[in-house]
Amino acid sequence: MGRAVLGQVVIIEGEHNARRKPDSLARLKQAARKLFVERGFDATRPQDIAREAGLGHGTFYLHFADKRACFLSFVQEARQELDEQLHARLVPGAGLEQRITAMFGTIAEYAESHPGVLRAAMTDGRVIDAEGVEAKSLLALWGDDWAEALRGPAKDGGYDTDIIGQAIAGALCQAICETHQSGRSREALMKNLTRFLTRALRPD
Amino acid sequence: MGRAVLGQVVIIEGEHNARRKPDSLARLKQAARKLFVERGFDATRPQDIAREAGLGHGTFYLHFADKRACFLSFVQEARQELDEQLHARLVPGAGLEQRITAMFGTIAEYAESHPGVLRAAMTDGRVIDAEGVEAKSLLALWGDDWAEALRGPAKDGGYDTDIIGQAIAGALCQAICETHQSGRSREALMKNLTRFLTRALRPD
Amino acid sequence: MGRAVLGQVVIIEGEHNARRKPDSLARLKQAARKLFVERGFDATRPQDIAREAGLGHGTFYLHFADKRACFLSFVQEARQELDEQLHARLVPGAGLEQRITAMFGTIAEYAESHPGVLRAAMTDGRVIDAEGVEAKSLLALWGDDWAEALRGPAKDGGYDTDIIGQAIAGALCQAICETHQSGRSREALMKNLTRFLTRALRPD
Amino acid sequence: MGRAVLGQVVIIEGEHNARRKPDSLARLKQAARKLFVERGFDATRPQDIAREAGLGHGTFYLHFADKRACFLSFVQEARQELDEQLHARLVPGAGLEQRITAMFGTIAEYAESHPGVLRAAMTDGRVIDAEGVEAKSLLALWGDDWAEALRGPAKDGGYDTDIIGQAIAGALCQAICETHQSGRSREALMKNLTRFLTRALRPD
DNA sequence: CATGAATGAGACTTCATTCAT
DNA sequence: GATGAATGAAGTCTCATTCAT
Repeated sequence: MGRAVLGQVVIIEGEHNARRKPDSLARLKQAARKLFVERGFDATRPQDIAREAGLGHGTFYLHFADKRACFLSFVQEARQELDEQLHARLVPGAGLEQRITAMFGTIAEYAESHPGVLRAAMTDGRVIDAEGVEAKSLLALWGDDWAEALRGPAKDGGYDTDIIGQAIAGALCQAICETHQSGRSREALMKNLTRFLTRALRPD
Repeated sequence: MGRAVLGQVVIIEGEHNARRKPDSLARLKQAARKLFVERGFDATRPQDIAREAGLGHGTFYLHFADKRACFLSFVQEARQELDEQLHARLVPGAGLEQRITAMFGTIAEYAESHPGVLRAAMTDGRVIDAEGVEAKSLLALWGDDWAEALRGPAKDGGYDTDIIGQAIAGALCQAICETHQSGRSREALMKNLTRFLTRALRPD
Repeated sequence: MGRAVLGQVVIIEGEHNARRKPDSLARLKQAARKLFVERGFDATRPQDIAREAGLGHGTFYLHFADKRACFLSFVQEARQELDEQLHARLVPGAGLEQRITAMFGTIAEYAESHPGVLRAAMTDGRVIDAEGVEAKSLLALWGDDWAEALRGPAKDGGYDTDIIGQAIAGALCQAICETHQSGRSREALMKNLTRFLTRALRPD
Repeated sequence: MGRAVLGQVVIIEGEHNARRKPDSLARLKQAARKLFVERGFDATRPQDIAREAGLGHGTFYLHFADKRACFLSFVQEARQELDEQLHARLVPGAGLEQRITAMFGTIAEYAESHPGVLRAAMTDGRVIDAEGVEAKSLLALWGDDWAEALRGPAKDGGYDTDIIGQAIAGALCQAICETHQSGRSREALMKNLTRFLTRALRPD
């Protein structure tokens, strides 16, 4: 036929087409996490995320309204992951020291397996404020968690739990992040911090 | 003729020396601090700083090589201010609790009189890395200070001072910054943190 | 169900292949040439080139790393065009006068059909130096070509061919460019220059 | 004395004060020439010229209306210098070869003692066009001079002197400028060019 | 005359986002 | 859904020029 000259016949495999990208969203999220962690919010372009994911840049906007939404998604996911790990390890009737040890283990583990995520998620929080969402940084939210944890079961040691909750969150975040960079072992980290917190929180 | 006079006596006033604008650099620094604190590094344009200082945008570049240099200057100045206040209050022969109390008072005071400066100076540190300068964030440097302080006089309580130094810095920064926003009194803040740290650091 | 179909036949039109804009690079190059010729390197802004090409300014940077790269591309293209025309006309076994005549014809023709390109490409060469590329101006390179041409077949008339090569290139460029502006005919130009060179180069 | 605290007594030498700047214009011109030659028009800032001259930048505008005026002054001065040297050497009744030799010697001498001036003055001519002044480049004007020289005394060899005048100017400029850079001796340069032109211009 | 701090138009370039295919 | 060429607002920084001293 005449169109044999001008046209080509291409057979597209069913698999190829129907299921080749089962997960472009997932790949974008993973790429976003990697880059936000490595470079921070401002130095990461949607285009970079898409390329890292092996997708065209336009695809980014099929899955996220904009760059901020993508970052928010990253932060929330990180928070949720951590929360889940924390709750999974929570032993209801435990004493204070045990609770602290458990939380630590979880957090340190997380920090180790996702290096930099904590810091990234925590420090860039301000970016999101524009729309009124996420006014509190992830770190502050986490401080609230600690405050809550302190209020509950054990005596609160006479502390204002809001203040001490933030202090603990700050202490952990900073110690974990910096320690990770300086190559100290997780065991040393945990031993020191556990001891530190245990002493600080036990009743006189 | 007049020009036959070969020598002239000129009295230069001590004050003197033509100064059209008393302090454009000082005004820029002040404006920069205000905006970096309010908006962070990325959301502050050199132009905004200049306008805030009541100057043309070109003037900015008369005093700073670029935006990063301006931020660096801001951070260093904040750090130096705090350092000076800390050293002024340092009582050599004091016990641990007294030392902690003194450091706290100073820091809390500083945080109160310069709201947001601490956080701003601390979180945006990464920005500067490009040229290899300021690889450590201000917060990390401050953690090193605490580590040093712990090593010295008192027993270090069996801690790895590097780890605990970072923890303390993180605790203070986070507690102070968040507390400031939530409207808690400085007294409560100080009382709680002092107690917290004192307990954590005292020997068993 | 429909999706059970594993193979699809897709006819791709010969023309096809999604081409929103047939040739934005080509249009940019053409626009750049026009403006560099009319205004020179410094007076031409990337934005102007893009507008001349009917494109947004961002598009410019899709095709050139920066303004200098664009200029370099223009110069190289002009040089290549001329080279190709020169080589196409080269008659291997010809005598000196014939060779000169052939080169002239080509150059004069080129200068006439691309008015100003020669001069522009030649005089702004310095701009590019920054990166060490293109240290020699186009005119100087062309002088080298002439030197080479003189060395080969005919006697070199006892000349230092490097010097005389540059002299010829300069003579042609200047005569052609100025003559073009003063409205003299190409025939007159060619007749005069050929005679001039032929006399200068023939053996005593 | 009391005023020793607040004041300083400075003795300004008569020479220092009265005649120290006999010539800020001259110094500016010299500095401008140096920088225009080294960097070209666009890469030279009035500020640079003033600093090179050891003067404040404001002083520049006491002597030149703007940067273009300064460049124009440079070009005109260079041209005039060369003209003067040419006329000083001109021997009225000489034959063609002698005339050529004389002009060359002058030009080559000038180029050697003012390296780069020729090229700079010639290539940046376009800059000035804006006001309608100096539409012709210095090189073209010089080509006119040669045309004039050819028309007069000797036979013009049947040439269109306008064309050949430009060609000679271009040949000389290019050969001199490039040769200077490649470290060839002035003698070789002169010998070659004189021979070249003499042959080209002698009658058959 | 001389100065240099100050100015702001405008240059170059980036990047979040759109949209025709 | 997927793509990537195209866009232009906006950012950083330069530089010719002015003017109070």
